[in-house]
Parts: sequence; C-alpha cells; structure tokens
Amino acid sequence: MTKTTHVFRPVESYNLHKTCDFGSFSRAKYSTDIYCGGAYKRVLQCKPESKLVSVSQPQPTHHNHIEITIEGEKSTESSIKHCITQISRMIGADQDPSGFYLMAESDSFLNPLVDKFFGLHIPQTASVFEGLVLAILGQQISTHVAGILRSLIVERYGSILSVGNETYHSFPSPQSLELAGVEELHANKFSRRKAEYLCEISALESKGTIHLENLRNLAIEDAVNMLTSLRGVGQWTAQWLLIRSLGYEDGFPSGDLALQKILGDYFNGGEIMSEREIMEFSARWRPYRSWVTTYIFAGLRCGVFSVASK
DNA sequence: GGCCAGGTTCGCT
DNA sequence: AGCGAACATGGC
Repeated sequence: MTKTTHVFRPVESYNLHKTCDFGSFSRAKYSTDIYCGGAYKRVLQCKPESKLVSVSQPQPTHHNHIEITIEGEKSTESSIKHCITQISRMIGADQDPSGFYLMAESDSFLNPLVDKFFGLHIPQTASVFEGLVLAILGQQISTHVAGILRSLIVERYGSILSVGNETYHSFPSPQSLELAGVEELHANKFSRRKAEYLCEISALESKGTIHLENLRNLAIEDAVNMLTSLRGVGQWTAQWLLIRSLGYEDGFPSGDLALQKILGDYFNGGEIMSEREIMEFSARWRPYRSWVTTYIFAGLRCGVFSVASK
C-alpha cells in the first residue's frame, strides 16, 4: 500500500466545502462519494488497480490550495498523474467562474445566489457513463428516492476497496450493470422501463458499440444528438450531462419541473412557466447557464426558494 | 388512500 | 406537432 500527497491550486475564489456540499456529495451516505470532516473521498479506477483519493482544503480563504492524497497498490507515476487529473476535474478545481460572476453582478436574481454560494464550482461525475446512469436513475423521482436507488446499485454492483479499516465502493461498471439484467434491477425497486434503459446503455458501452467518454471530443450539438438517440435519454438528461459530466458551461435542462416553478415564481407572477418559456427566458444568461442552473439548484437545496406550493 | 416528485417513451388525435 | 397515460417507489 503506497500513499502520496500532492498540492493543487485552483482559482482564488474556489471553495471545496461548498462544492462538495452540493449535489450528490451532500448525502453523507452516498456510497461512492464520501464527504466527511472536510475531506472528500472517492474510489477511482486507475490502472492497474483502483485507488482511494482524498481531497481537502486546509485553508479555505487564504493562500488557496487543495491537497490530494492517493492510496492504493501498485501506484505508477502515470496512474497517479491520471488520478490527479481526474479528481481535479471532478471537484471543478480547473473551472473559472469569473465570467459568470461578472454577469451576475448586474442581475438581481442571480446576485443573492452568488453571494450565498460564492466559490461553488460545478462538480463533475467520474465518467460520462456514471453521469448518465445517475441521471436516468434520478428521472422523475424525488432526490431522496434517487439516493436510495443509487446506494443500492453501488453496494450491489460496485467493486470493493479496503483501505485501513474502512471499506469503500467504486461505481458499478457497464459490464456489471449489463450482467445484472432487467429482471434483477426490476426486483430491486427499479421500474421495468428504467431497468431496460440502464441495461441497454450498459450493454452498448460494454460491448464498445458506443464510447461515452468520446462525447467530450464532440461538438455540443453532436453530443446532444448522440445522447438523445439512446432510449431513455431526452433533452433534460442530455442537458444535465452537459452540465455535470461534460464540463460544458451553457447547459440548461428546460424540461426541469423545479426550474419551471422557480423561474415562474420570480418572473411570471407566480405562475409556472412552460419548458419553452423558460428556454426562451434563459437566453439572457448565455453562455453561463450551467452555472446558473447549478446555483439555482444549490439555492433550492438550501431552502432559498419557496416552491412547495402550486 | 391519494397525489406527486429535478422525465421519457409510446400510442392516439 | 401536440396531448395524455404508464411507469415504481417513498414521503407527506
């Protein structure tokens, strides 16, 4: 077992705590991503073995830097380098929100959000496949139920890595989900249709018919077309992936019910806006709509919006 | 018990 | 093109 530590320096305003606190990292019990005591931990598949990667930010405000620790067997120079690159991307350490912040200064809706969440970057999933599985899994169900399903597949189909006295899970591979099969997923709280989507996509990826990681190299339009050609992936899911997996700064899931309600609340006299309406409205926030979406959802999670009604 | 939740597909007008 | 139903589950 080897252990190495590295330092990484993101933009001055970067805040690891806010970033890890957001989205899927927030749940203390999300079984692949653990955020506890100021440290974010996650198992990554780095050839030839999987590694446990820990990230912390010793001084949140001054002399901004983050510390990355990598533990695992057979750590080669290149595998460590790969790990660092990947984890930096995942915690958004290489992002630059300055354009978004500048735009928000003269926007009375965004201003309070930026004020509250200043330093929050957009967390990225470890792989495009993982992002896609999580997005489909989370379609149309509450975040709470999504969390249950998430833990379920991770514990059941992810591989295990032991470090010290602790056991960690990795995210399930395409092969393992394909192997699980529709019937078994259906028997485990998934709707039959959702189970079909996941197995179909897992099979395509594991057989090499599609290469989801390649989406990073495509023009946005082509990436969206490829994604929505998959069964189970519509506009909402494709836009979600642009934001959370592909690092695109101008994604906007206009089909999102919560977004429609919130924007309707603020800009349409309390009446919910249609998908088409918020799409047109959102043009004012180009080309930073991924940031806008992320900050709105951060606000939603913290109870900034009172959308429970209507 | 009924309704809905950070959607998508399929079948009908 | 546009509309509505079905899909499974947990929470209020």
